[in-house]
Amino acid sequence: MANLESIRHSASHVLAQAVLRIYPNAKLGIGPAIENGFYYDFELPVSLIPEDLIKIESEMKSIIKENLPIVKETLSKQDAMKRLQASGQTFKQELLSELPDTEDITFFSQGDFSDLCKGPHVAHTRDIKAFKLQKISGAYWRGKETNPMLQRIYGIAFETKEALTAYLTLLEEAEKRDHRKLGKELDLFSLQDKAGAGLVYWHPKGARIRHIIETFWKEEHFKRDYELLNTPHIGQSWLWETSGHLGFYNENMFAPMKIDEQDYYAKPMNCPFHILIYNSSLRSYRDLPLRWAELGTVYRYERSGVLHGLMRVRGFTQDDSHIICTPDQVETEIFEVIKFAKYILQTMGFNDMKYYLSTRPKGAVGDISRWEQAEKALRNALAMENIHDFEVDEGGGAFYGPKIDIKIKDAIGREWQLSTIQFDFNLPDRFDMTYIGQDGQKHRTIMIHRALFGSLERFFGILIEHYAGKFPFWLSPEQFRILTINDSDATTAHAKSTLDHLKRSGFRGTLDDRNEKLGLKIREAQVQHIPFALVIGDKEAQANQIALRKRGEQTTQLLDLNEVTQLFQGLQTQKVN
RNA sequence: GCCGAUGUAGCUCAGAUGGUAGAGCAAACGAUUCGUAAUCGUUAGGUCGGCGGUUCGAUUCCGCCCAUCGGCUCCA
Repeated sequence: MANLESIRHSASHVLAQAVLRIYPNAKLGIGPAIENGFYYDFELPVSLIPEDLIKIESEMKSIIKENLPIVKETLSKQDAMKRLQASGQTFKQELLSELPDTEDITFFSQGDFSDLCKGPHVAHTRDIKAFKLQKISGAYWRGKETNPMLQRIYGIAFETKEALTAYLTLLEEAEKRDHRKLGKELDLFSLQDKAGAGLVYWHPKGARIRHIIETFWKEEHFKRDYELLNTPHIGQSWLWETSGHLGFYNENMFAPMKIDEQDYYAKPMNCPFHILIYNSSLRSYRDLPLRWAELGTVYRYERSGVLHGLMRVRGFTQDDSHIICTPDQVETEIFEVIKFAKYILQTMGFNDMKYYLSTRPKGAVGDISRWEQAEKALRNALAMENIHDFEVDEGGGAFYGPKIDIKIKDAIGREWQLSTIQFDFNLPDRFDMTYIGQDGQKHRTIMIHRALFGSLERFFGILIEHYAGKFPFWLSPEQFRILTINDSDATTAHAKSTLDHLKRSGFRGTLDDRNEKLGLKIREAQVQHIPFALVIGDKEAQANQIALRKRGEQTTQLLDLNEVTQLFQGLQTQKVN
């Protein structure tokens, strides 16, 4: 049985073969199997347009139909080079020249096509049963901006037609939940293209959800002995020189503004400000740990081409926190943060989490023993929370310290990184953060950066897509809508008193008493994904009841106001739907 | 930033080989008083992303810019 990676890899070869048949002068870049499919990079005399994909795809289909055997050849490096020179494949020559001289060089061929490749591949082209070309894009040769840009063709490939269809359905589903689309439809947020790219405007409904999230976040922090900070949005250049950001983070910072002859920078991070508060008085070991959190809005310059809805923006609010502690407090602090993150994420509706430990990279600051201790603390904290299946990214840590990242899976199985817990061996040194220990001496403080959501904007985007706009009751900006059937005095009075009562009980809702048909009102409530429609007409008014229709359901339930209030109360406090 | 595509009414979109544009929904007004996903009619609404050029005339052709989309790259 051909494995999926071979299928995808072979599909990329078939793609290259098809392109060469159509454009014999094409130069090949690389063509690997990737998640869900494959791509191949080409240098072509013309710019491909989407319609070209159809042509290339049908050429691929005929290659598959020809059922060419895919054969492996082993050549010496010298012979391989000769072959690549003969075919004029300069990019391949470059790849080959970097392979060790001793190695046997393998080529894979099918029919008139032959490619430098280490394999593996399927045996015959007909083993590629289900594929589809997806899109064209530019891609730098070997990912380097100074290199020429090649044209990349992406495709997807699966073992069976069914699997391919299933994947396409998933893509459709993802498109339906796209937060940019839902953000508009549900009037949650906007990006104002004339007022600046990558800057988010939260509309009333989005801002309401954000308020609920923030309130919850703050309350949970207070429960865990955090204190909140508020710090400025701009700071003088010496701060960023001291922190080092002007050196190593400069390209992500907005240009400075001059105020009274001084350069001020919009903050790309909150840490230096928190450190200033820490350093504003002498700290004793008795004061530690300090857990300081801030919903801090930062500004980072992102290149225009990478901006993406709420997921990648230029101004965003981090749910930032710095834990400042002594070395022997580290382990429990991290353990507590992991528990905290887990609780918060689960409450927001994410139950599938994965943990990643990133260790010391090359060129890291701080001595190795500190790193080792820190990594041990991270491992121990994970173990304390009974997390043993975490992945280790060796050398994947930031240069200033190791970290734990938490990724969640959303409702359609996509992974997103949210929480991060990072040691910082850099800033405490640079800002000379100390505390007075039991011995009366100054000691270097430990600083841990930590975010649970990462950025509120991005988290909101993920949340919208996770719920496809159908937010659970406690998060819904409009939890109920009262729909009147007619405008009789009895109906109106009952509707108004119901609204009044529910609002005074702490629920969010509106009254739709427009002169419209019930069908329309129901439809609009459904389209807006309002959790409950409360229908009131003369019958209900007379019986002092409410016909309650739950989002997504076609049936109604007759309840009295008390029962509705209780139902809402339960959903609200349990934070489930 | 780079490659490619796109930008027309609040939204979704149509349209003219250069003679200043249309639909549906939404809106306003009027009629309808209605029982669980769209009642009917009327009206209004646009410097056709921005700036410049060619032209008698540009939303249409050309250039530059801005933004969006798909990638590349980046995420110390």
